[in-house]
Amino acid sequence: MRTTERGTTGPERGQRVGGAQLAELVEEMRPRSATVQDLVLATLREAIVHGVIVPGSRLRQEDLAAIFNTSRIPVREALRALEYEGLVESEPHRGFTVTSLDADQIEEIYDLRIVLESHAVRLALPLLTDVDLQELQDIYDTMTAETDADQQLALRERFYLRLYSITARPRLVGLIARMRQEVARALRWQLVQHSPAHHGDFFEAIKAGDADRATAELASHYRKVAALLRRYLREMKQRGSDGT
Amino acid sequence: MRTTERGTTGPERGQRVGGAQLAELVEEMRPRSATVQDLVLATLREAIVHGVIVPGSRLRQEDLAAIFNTSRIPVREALRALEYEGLVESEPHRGFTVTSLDADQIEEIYDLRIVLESHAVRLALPLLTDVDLQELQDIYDTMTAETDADQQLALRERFYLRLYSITARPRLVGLIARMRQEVARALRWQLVQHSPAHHGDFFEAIKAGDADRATAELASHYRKVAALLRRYLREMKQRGSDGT
DNA sequence: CCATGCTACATTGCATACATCTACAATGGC
DNA sequence: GCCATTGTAGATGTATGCAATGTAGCATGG
Repeated sequence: MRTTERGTTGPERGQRVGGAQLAELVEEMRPRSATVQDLVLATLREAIVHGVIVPGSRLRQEDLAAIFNTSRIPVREALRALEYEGLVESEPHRGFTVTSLDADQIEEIYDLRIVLESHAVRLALPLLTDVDLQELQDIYDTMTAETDADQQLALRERFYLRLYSITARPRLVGLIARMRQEVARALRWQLVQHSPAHHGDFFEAIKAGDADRATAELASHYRKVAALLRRYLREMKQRGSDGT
Repeated sequence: MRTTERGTTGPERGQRVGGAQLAELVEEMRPRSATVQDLVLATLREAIVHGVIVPGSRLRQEDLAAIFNTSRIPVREALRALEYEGLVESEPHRGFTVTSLDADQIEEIYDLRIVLESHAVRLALPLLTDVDLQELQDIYDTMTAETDADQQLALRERFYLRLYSITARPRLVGLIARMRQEVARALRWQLVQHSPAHHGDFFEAIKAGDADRATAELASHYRKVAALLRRYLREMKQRGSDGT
């Protein structure tokens, strides 16, 4: 018997996933999914990014199949997809686990984000139309007015991805989206509202058409956030609680 | 071996895949694969990159299962993995097809390669040890001595990925590898030995520790190759033969 | 003659069942 | 008492069969 449940269900390192909060998510994603594995994929992605499933969790196919009320086949494929997104990892015959982020990976991801997003900014700026700017402004205004931290973060993603999409480069935008998604988990630990001022400065530079200032702003901000996250990670590690 | 032709099998746009040349590949990959889907994945990847399966081909699960002498399940998962690598695409209930590269995508990929690989060069240079340099030199020498075009291309890949690996950044190296793989198909059309001089100049800059010169060399070379490929694509398109 | 709806087929998506592998623990030898 | 070995349980990997969906062809009506 391995059934770890009962009493000790604290978010521990090798825990099984509980269907508690997952069940809600499933119903929320259902209408948007064409096929079952899409549902599983979307739900698990959301659950991991939002921290409903903690890093280190073993994802057993049969458990998940039970939660989603389906068989293991769609689950397997969804897990495989998540593996390629970097949210889970697997070894043959040993199954899947949710990946953890250590300081080195935070460093690498933010470094990549600076490179990729700066590039996207430089490509997007000359292509920006007035209509684009108005749309960005709308999103930005909605974001600053929003009080719920989660909603705000979602709007921030929409703002930046919208901007980058103007480049009309699907691969570039896709890579950026993946990197942002990977660290989104970490961002929820704390400092969700780290420095609202930054985004304002960045947007001002964009509106002024000043690529140098925009990318400089972006880089310095990301370096700050990465440093914060690294320090947070170090603290967690010392406490032995080994967070994501 | 490379055996490209076969009189009758005109590589047509929506063709089914023939097990003819695939069979060889399968046996070649078998020893290295732990599980069946690894075998399918590795073989199909090799086949697509080497042009054994032409772009636009429909990849029917049952056909592939027959070729690999297995069931559709491992095939499905391998195809899903290839989709995330960008080599095939799929729509629900409609199946998988090998992706094609048009001029815009060539442009985007080479642009990304310049950004990512330049970044990698700048990160790697300060970390280069004498041992690293010796290893690179060995690969380089083997490469220049090699006469077979396919082997030469493989060694080139090894040389560059080796260099980039020194950065100790798995995501960065992975992205670069993916981008290189995507265009590897195109490179085999022609100009496999486009400009051997470039790699020599690049390596000299590396050995001199001159990051600016190395990245400049790299960028100018990639822009040239991208332009060549785009022109080639345009010609193919005019002929209606619509290559990759 | 062309457009439209229907029927039959081909192919994918999913479920169930079997085979294989890994991990763990009890047992025996040293 | 400690270590290697082997047996067993649990989980993953694969095979087969059924259901759902998309596509092609033909008949029918305008």
